[in-house]
Amino acid sequence: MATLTNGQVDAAVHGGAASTNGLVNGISHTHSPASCTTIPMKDHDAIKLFIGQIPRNLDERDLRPLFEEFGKIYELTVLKDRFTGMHKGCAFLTYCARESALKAQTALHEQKTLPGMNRPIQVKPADSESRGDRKLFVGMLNKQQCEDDVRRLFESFGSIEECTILRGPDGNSKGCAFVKYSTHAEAQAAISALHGSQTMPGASSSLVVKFADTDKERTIRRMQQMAGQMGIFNPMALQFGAYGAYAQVQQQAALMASVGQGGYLSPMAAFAAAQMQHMATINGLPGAPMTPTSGGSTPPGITAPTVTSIPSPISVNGFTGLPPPQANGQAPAEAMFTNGIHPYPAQSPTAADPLQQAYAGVQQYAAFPAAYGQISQAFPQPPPIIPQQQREGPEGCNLFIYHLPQEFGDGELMQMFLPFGNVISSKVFVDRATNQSKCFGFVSFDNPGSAQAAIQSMNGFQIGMKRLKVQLKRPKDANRPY
DNA sequence: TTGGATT
Repeated sequence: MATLTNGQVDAAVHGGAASTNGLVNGISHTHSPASCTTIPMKDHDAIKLFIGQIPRNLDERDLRPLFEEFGKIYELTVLKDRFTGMHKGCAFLTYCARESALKAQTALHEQKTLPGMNRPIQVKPADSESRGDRKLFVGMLNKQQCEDDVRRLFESFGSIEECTILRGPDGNSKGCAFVKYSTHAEAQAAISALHGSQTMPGASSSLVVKFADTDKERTIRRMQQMAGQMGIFNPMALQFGAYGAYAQVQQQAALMASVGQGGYLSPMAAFAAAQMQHMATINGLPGAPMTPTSGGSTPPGITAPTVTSIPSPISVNGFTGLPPPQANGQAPAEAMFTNGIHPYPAQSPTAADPLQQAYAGVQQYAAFPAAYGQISQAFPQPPPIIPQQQREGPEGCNLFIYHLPQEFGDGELMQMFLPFGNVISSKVFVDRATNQSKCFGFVSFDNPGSAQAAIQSMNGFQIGMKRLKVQLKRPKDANRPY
């Protein structure tokens, strides 16, 4: 039983207490820790070893002699449980010399079994050594660039062991690559020098150079993809699932949107429905912040006679989930349509008009957030919204939308297109450098009918000074040189 | 101004 407590203190006081430990009898050690006066230096290409199958009663001090015969130890750390501090039966070991690590691995790995263990000791490069902390993911390449082009770009930072362009099934570059250096330091140097350093012709933003995913991250992504295909992680599905009451409101909104004239889905009705849906989700679920663009003036042609009766605590300011900043902290009573969104040409509402129906609907459901307040108490921490993975729908179901308001994010885009069907993904393109929307994006439905309906209604839809352009997304293979 | 991508 090892009774040593603190190696440093012990050694200093007793001058080499390790020899009192029967478990390491017979192994000579050339110096006690206290005699180590020089700060160890390690090789640039030193290998961190994982040591497994260590009896839990052996601490660093007991282990050191066992490994020192292969060379000078730079660092030896027994892994302990983060919370209990309990010895986990394994350790990390780095020798000053790479060669020592290789010798130790050859001599010890599975070669002997330490007292009290049923399996032989493990001595091998730590996971962090073997995999990709020398492997880089490179994004935002020009799709014409080949392996040699990428090599030329990266060769000055170290020796490249591997260089692969990622290609689709048709052999076309996906605009990204993996580059593996012989050392982590070289990879790091390449990141420092090249990440964001330049923008390739035809690339939508500057070069991305980062460490490739670890196996763990890859596994997580795979799981997310699988879950995504089953619709589990769709944020809307989450909302429906967690807040059953939402479903009803959403359905009502969609229904209203569809009861336009003879099944025609007017932009106004669509817009109002989107508003309603949004109302069902405000004050409790995160939404991308949106700054009202026209600070409170009602656009000409839109009269809002019924809006003033909406109770003031309820924010209905368009697609934002946040009330506009107010000096007195109150949401304005005339908030609706005062944020620069001007969805429809001038039109005076009549009783039969979908516009008025929409307004009526808004009033009818304006009380909902109060009810939501109770629900939200049952869910003090709303379930995390897992970032939606981008998913294309089938052919004919994917829309390209241009002239989006700068403030629109994925969520707003989805809100805007929900009335037309089941939105399986929405994506606003963002400039990575500035995090600003590039004012275009994609929406995918699960069927072409919804996509067509959305085009019919939303193409030309005016928001602020701009009109949306809504059309089918170009198929991937369009516009190929050959 | 056409999906920010993965080994």
